Amino acid sequence: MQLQERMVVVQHDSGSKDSAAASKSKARSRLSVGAVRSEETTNAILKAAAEILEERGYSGFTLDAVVARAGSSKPTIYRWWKNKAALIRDVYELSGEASLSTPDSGNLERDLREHLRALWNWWAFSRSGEVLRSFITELQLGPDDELEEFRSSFLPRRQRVMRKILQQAVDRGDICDGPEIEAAITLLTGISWLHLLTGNLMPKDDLDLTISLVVRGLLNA
Amino acid sequence: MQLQERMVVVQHDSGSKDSAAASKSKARSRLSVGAVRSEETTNAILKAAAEILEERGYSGFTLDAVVARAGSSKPTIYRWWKNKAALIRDVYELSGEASLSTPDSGNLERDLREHLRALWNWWAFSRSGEVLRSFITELQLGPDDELEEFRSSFLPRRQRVMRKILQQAVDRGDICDGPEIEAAITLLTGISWLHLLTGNLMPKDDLDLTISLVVRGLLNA
Amino acid sequence: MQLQERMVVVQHDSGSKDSAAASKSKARSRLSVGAVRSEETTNAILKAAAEILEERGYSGFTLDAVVARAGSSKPTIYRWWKNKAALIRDVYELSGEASLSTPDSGNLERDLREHLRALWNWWAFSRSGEVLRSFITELQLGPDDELEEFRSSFLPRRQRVMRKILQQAVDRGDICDGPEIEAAITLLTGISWLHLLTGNLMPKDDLDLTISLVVRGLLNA
Amino acid sequence: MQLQERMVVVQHDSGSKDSAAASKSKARSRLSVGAVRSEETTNAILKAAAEILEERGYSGFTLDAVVARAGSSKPTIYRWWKNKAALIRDVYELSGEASLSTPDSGNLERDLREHLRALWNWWAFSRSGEVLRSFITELQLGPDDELEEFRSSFLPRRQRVMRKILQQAVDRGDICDGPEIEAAITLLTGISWLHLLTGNLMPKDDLDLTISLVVRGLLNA
DNA sequence: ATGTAAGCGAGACGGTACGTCAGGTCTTGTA
DNA sequence: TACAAGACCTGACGTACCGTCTCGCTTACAT
Repeated sequence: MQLQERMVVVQHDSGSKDSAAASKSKARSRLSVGAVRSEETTNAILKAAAEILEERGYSGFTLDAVVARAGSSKPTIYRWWKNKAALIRDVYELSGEASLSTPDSGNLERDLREHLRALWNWWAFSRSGEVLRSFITELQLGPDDELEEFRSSFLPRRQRVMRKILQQAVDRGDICDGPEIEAAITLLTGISWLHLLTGNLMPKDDLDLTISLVVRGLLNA
Repeated sequence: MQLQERMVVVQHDSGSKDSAAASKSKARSRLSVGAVRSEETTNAILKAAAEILEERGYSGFTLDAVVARAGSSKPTIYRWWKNKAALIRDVYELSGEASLSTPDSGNLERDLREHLRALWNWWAFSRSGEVLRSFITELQLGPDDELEEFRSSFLPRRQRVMRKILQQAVDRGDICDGPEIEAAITLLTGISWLHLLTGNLMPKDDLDLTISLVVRGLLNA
Repeated sequence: MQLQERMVVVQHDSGSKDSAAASKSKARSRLSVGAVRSEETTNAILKAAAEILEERGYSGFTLDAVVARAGSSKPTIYRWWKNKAALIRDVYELSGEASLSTPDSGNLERDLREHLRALWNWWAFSRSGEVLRSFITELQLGPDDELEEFRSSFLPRRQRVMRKILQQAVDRGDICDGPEIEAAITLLTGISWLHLLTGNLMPKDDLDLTISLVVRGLLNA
Repeated sequence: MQLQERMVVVQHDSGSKDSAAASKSKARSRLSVGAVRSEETTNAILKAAAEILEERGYSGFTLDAVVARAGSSKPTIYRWWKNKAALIRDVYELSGEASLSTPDSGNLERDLREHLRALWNWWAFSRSGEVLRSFITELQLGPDDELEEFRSSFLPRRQRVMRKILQQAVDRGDICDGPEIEAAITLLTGISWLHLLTGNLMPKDDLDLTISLVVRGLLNA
């Protein structure tokens, strides 16, 4: 997770310095460590950001609002996040952590169905879909290299459960391993986005049909 | 098409004024019927908007910039379009009109492949993908009922070619008619969006594979 | 006066365009004049600025406060004034308009005494001294070319009454004309500033003595 | 000198504590006196502050910049100076210490002329005028009681040379002692400020004239 | 010789204001 | 009455600097 990674890095730096100092106690380049990032503040900001995003959606998401609710300040936000997108990203990362379990019923189609249902429900009811929507929207405004990183790092992490489900099917011998796996994941991710971005997370039309179409495609590979 | 429908109305208005003026200017109950929508202005605005969207992308797309390039004015824009999103929408509609032909090779998979390739290329090279991206992004900021209309009216129009291709396959008896058709269309639309929005229109990984996966799913329905 | 000068300029521009259009009706560079500066808004801003400056002094003078009280907006302020200093300057210019009469008792010393007393009292009681203090302070933050303009244009205007008083004495034959006149004006301006900036506008020590010292210097030129 | 006075005070505090501690070590409020103010740090801060003021002027004078250049820290500054103004003040006090000699040519006018020329040149060339300007500016932002102290303590010290020059003239019997002395000093201080604050330290117009005007006023008292 | 209080550098933090930018509405005058 | 010009309010943005705070290291006196 993004935030924790960063905090780990901070702690690691401190640690390495200390040990270096202890092991040699020479060439002390730093006499003082300075104040340290306040975890409390960070959490307050993330919490406030999440709440506002969920309550008011992307268009009501304002740094001033975050600052006001968190009792923090804009410079502090900009010290730790390089822009709004980065903050929204961390909010989404965190909101996903309590996330979804991996179903394992022995049946690929049923597992995928259950997962997608759960995902879409989670998006709809926890309103964390709003957060992801916001993140995607924000990304469109930034430079293209952020998209790059998004594709290579964020997306795969998000697709972990789906990938696991498919791997289970491979392990059972239900489907063959191969690049079709990734194709299916991309397809299902794409359709999820489409519904998310068009505000159609609780569609009347049949999600099941779509899934079985994809599964059939996999089975006959 | 949205814009042309409106223009027809405009032209009709012009016509009635002209004829009234021609009929000898008698029984002058009105001294003037007033000016009429200027087609020239409308086109200048749309052209300027398209150019700016393509040159600078969504984040550089500003009404002031449009106005400056079109030599027009903001009130005029707001007289004819209810907001930025509506203008962008029309820009996209127009940019699509020169659009894609429907392949008909007698082979579903080949047709779909060719269509999607053409579509993504068109998005990438004509930069009209930038326009659609912008439109989608803009939609996220507006109220939900615009999304509703988008789903029911805009999207189906966009999927026309794909639907035609699939209908050809049905007509040939290659696949059965049924709800799977729509499911497939949605899947392919979703994956197209995913690549569009993540700036990955010229992907290295295999689009063909994805298409054949979907087609296999259809064939074995 | 600054503000009115600008408005005159605006009107003058309009006029010249009109006449040019009327005289030739060709090479029409503008088809429309566009909206015109709102005098109401301008006055509201100046009034609000004056009040805030007087009530809270320079350190409490905030553009946000001005905007809030005037019911206006920051962009509007920056459209017409290039920075805070310019706004404060206009406030001071205006506050001075209701200004001081020129005493003419036939006695130079008495006239100067009366004028300086009136000036310092006006500064102290109308709190427009606060405004001038603010202006001077603000000037210290800006570039040096603003100081240049201040010396050549603002200051002389401010010294008008003093100059008139001395001219009267010259006309009466009490003192000789010559560069000493300007020297005296500068001396009296300097001492006024000194008292203003050190918060000593109602000094216990004798202002009269200072004035008679200067006057004696003039008489024996 | 301000800074040294404070250091004396600090040492005095230590001293009184010391003696208290020595006197029976009862009522032990402190077990140790702890570390002591680092003169090195103090000097580094003052030096850095002076350099920055001279190089970038008041508007470029930032505590962060001072801290960075001095290799010190803001808390240290605030431990020893109650605010920016106090620091600037000390910088000016120090910069003046290498200051001006008192001319004594036997001629009042010539002495004053020489002194003011030297003073303005010193302001202009050593850029310590920049420092005084900054101090005055800073004072305008603070509470009025600082102005009070400024008038009663800072200003008189600054006027020492002028006062000495005038005293010499009194001693020679050239002018009478009396309140006119102070009036003249104030006049010359005021005009110096005026030129300093309007960026006109090397004026083309005649400073000599002004001085002789004042001197004439004194002579004919 | 050691323990304790203070000095100190580093730097995070809340706060306040700045000056800018874009969206969408309103006003004025021209054609 | 449509239009251009453009002024206007709204509201958010990202930045700068202030003065305070917390952290952990170092220093120097007092026992």
